[in-house]
This record gives sequence, structure tokens and C-alpha cells, in this order.
Amino acid sequence: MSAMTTGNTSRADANRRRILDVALAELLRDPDASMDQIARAAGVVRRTVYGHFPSREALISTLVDDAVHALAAAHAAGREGVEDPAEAVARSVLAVWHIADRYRLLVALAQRTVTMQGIRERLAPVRKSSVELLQRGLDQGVFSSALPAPALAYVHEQIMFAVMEAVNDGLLPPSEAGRSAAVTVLTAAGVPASLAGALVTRLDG
Amino acid sequence: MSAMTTGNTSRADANRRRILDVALAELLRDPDASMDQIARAAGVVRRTVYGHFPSREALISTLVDDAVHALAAAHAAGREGVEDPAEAVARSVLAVWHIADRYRLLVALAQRTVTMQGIRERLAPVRKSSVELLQRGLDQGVFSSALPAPALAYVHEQIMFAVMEAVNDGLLPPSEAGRSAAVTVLTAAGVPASLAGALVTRLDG
DNA sequence: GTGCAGTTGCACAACGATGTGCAATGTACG
DNA sequence: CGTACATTGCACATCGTTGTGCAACTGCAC
Repeated sequence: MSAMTTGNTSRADANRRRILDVALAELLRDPDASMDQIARAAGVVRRTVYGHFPSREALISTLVDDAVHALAAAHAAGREGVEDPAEAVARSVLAVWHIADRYRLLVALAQRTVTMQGIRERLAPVRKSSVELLQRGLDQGVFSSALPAPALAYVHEQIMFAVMEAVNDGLLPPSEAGRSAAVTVLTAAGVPASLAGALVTRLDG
Repeated sequence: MSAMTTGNTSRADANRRRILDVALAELLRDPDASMDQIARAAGVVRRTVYGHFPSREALISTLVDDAVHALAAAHAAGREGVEDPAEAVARSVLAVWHIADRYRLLVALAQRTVTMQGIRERLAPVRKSSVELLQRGLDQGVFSSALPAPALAYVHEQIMFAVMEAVNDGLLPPSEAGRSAAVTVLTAAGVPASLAGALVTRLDG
């Protein structure tokens, strides 16, 4: 048990990954899932999980960190060197969606678990850059909303969650979801539906 | 202790209400708040809470039932005898907002607690009527969206939550929030921003 | 096969939460 | 005052979870 944390056997690595994968799904189903539930679902014993992660919090932290990093990277990459706010928003939504599709469950978890505090804190930089972008669009008149930019950023975020939830519930095919999410976000920001549709279609070809 | 549940003293009633009020706030701060936390926050002893509610689940159930009933009533009353889908949506959002303002905390709680299953089930009829209304609007061409009506209903719901969260976080004055929520919901449904604004202003005078 | 890292199974202490029992205290109302 | 009911404070059993310790087992590599 002593070298479990340092050593790197193929078996150990595979287990570690499986535990992370399963924990993701299990924690979504029940944010308060116990270490035992997670371990059993992963096909190992509780004690083994503690061999890989020193505590429950460490496990969740790893999960959250991975997701947030991937998400922030996609978010930044999506709008790199794009001046038009509408296009930047569309690109970033599509980019985020692409990777979020794998983390969809975790991101959805974010809004209902107690760990939300921690997640929102870590997402703060992403949200900040969103607010800036939205503000720019509002200033230029590309966007128009009854809400100030910071509140609009909340709406932006929640729309993403809503579309993810719709996919999870089978109301929407995953293939179209990204485009739909982008169009809906733009529409909510006051971009005419036709323009939003055309823009996203152009970007997602 | 035996007659605590049946008897109706003014004191007992006041306590019961205070417990419910405080539990609302406390459970939002921490969905896993213990009976002891709630009791202390309400200025009573844990044992007293059990005098009014036989179990933790019963307490939460009461809270949820109250909120859902009020919400469903407002939702239905809002669109009573209105044929124009846009106006119906605007009216119902405003009506729901008005009462939700009191239950804002609980409604926000709905999206992050484990009890979510139960809440979503109970909200099913409300959502169903929302889907019908949205579908009608899409058919008539009053609305336009990249999403099918059921998914759009999710977006509708989440936008409400987003605006509530914005108010909770001080990003938006409560006085304007209702109007803003209504306009944003309409905008996301594809109604041009100017039309949405005019309509809501007319209704909320 | 010998050894070593990972895994297992069990045992344990510690903690916090739930729900209940009961005697004592407080308080409204006739 | 005295009755009735609400509240309190404490005790208790029970349960689930976390994190740790340790000995035995498994499988892979050398």
C-alpha cells in the first residue's frame, strides 16, 4: 500500500482512470455518493480508492480541476484573434461545447452540488472574460439585452447547462446540440435569429 | 410533546412558520444543512423542530410543496385567456416571478440539491404547459429557435434561474429583475429585442 | 520461483446526523 | 391558581461515512 501513490504500473493507471471515469458518472447521479458506491461501481474495493486518492475531497478536486482546465483552454482558444463579438461568442461556445461533451456530466453536476462554491471560484476567470466579451458586444450594439453584462453572463452559462441537460434527457441529438447551443446563446444576447443561425452555420461547416 | 402536532397555539404556529422560513434560507446556503443548524438558526432547539415535523424529509417536503403550489398557480393564472403566445409567455413569467421572488431561494435550491428529482417531477405539469405554449408560438411563427419546444422549455427554466441567481448575487436590483427576466426569456425564444421590451413594458406598467 | 507493487478483506476509531424518550421548565388562557 | 400545551435539555441507540492499519493474496517482471 505504501508505494501505490508513487509507483506507476499499467494496472494501477488503468484503475485510477476507471475510478475517475466512474466517479464522474456516479457523482452526477448522486452528488453525495459515498466512496463505497464509487469504488463498487468501478469494480474495486473502497480501500483501493484511498490508495489512489488520499481523501474524498482529493478525488473530486482532481475531477473538477481536469474539467475546468480543459474548459478554460477551449474557451480561450475559441476566441483567439477574433474581433467580432458575435463571432467570438459563437466560436467559444462551439469550442467549449466540443470538449464539454466529454465533461457534460461534470459540468451539469456543477450546478447542483455543494462543491459549487469551489467550482464557481475556479471558473471565475472564464466568466470574467465572458463578461468582457459580452460588454464589448453590448457597447458596439452587436448585442442587446435587458440585462447588464455580468447578469447576461449568468444567462449564457445557464443556457449551456440547459442544452446539456436536454441532451442528457434525450430531447436533443448530441450532434446538433453544439450548434443549437451557440445559436440560442446568441439569440438570448439579442442577435436576430436569422443572423445567429447563418453565423453559426458558417463557423461549424 | 404529544399534542404538538395537532394543537394550534399562536406560539406554536409562529414557531412553525419561523422554522419554515429559516429552513428555506439555511437549506439554500447549504443543501445538506442539518436539523441542528436549522433549529439553531430559527432560535429553537433541535427537539422542537421534531415536534413540528416528524422527519427532515417531511420538513423539506412541506417547503417544496408550498413553493410548487404557489408557482403552479401563478403560472396558470398568468396566461389565463390570453391567445397571443408572446404575451402569454410574458404574463406568465411576470406572474411566476412575482411569487418566486419570495421563494427565490428555494427555486434556486431546486437546481443543486439531490431532492431535485422530486421537485422536477412535481414541476412536470407546469413544464408540460410551457412546452405547449412554446410549441404554439413556434407554429405561429411568433417564436423562432434552433431548439425544439421541449428543449426550449429547459432554456426557459434555466434563464429564470440565472436571473434569480443574478439577483441573489447583487448583480441586478430585484425591482427590475422581473421585467428583465421576461424580456430575456422572450428574446431567447427569438422575439426581437425591441418587440419583447415593448410588450413587457406594456404589461408591467 | 522470487520479489515487488497493487489489491483485497477485515477491523477499527472517530465523527456527525437522525430520530426518540422523558422529566423539567415555561407560558398562555380559563 | 391551575390546567394544558409548547418548549427545553439531556440522554440514548442507531446508522452511515470517512480515513487508517495490517495481514494475506494476486499477478507480472526479472
